[in-house]
Amino acid sequence: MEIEIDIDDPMPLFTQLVEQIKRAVNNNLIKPGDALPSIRQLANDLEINSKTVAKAYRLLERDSIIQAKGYRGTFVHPEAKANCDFDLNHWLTEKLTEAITLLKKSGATDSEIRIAFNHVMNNNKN
Amino acid sequence: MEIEIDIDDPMPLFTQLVEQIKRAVNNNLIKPGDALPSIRQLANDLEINSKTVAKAYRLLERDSIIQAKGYRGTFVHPEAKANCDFDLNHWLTEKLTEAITLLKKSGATDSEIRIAFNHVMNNNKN
DNA sequence: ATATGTACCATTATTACACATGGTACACAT
DNA sequence: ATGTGTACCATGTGTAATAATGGTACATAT
Repeated sequence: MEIEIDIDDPMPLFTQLVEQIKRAVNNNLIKPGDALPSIRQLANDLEINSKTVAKAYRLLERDSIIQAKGYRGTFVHPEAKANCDFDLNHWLTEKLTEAITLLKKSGATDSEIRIAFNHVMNNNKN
Repeated sequence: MEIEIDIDDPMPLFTQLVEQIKRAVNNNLIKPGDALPSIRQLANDLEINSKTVAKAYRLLERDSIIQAKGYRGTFVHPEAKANCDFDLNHWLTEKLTEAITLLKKSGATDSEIRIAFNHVMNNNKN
């Protein structure tokens, strides 16, 4: 599995990582049970910060593409390929489009919608 | 009708204007059909920019609290008092809370929700 | 000892937006 | 001419969030 990072790419580094690992799963370059390089190892190879790699791994694990097994390392999730089909961001966009379309029909300004949105996001913080 | 603006108040100037005019309607200080000071006039009295006053008037007209009649000036809307009861911002907050609660249940990060939100808001721009 | 994932603390640069400001101009009717 | 609402152009300032960086520390098991 070869991973390449393009610093000039406007896409965030952690997103590039997520995308490439997902692609590798889809193309059978890595299969369920295969071990992934450790966070520090991969960060060292790509010459980027380990926190950036950790962020990508965290997202991939949440989506059940990979599985972190503590000190034993990280592995491809048994149902990784099936879970790759579900694009959370696409789903988020769909749901938000529905909601925002409704709000705009009421005559709400973009500013008002943004402000109300930020208000909700900030108040639900523990 | 007396309107006062507090520059030290963190609340935006145009919001202060909207709130005070709504309050004046609710307290019967101004009644349907009454004329409001012109945008330039009020801006001059309060020593603020006319665009700020225009923004407040625009929002009030959208919510049918006032009615702009072109060269004749601006007047209190016939059903101003009833329309004061409906708080658009409160309604926006409710709807967005529903939507965001659903998204968070899916495990989406605050960052991901914000990014998807901005994506939707920017794509609907003409 | 070494290496694993993970959880905190923090700073920096960039980006985007809200807010308010100023100027200019138009169509309209008194 | 004057004043009405309205629509563009534009700028500056402050705030807030993302993205990425760095350091430190912990429990785990080899």
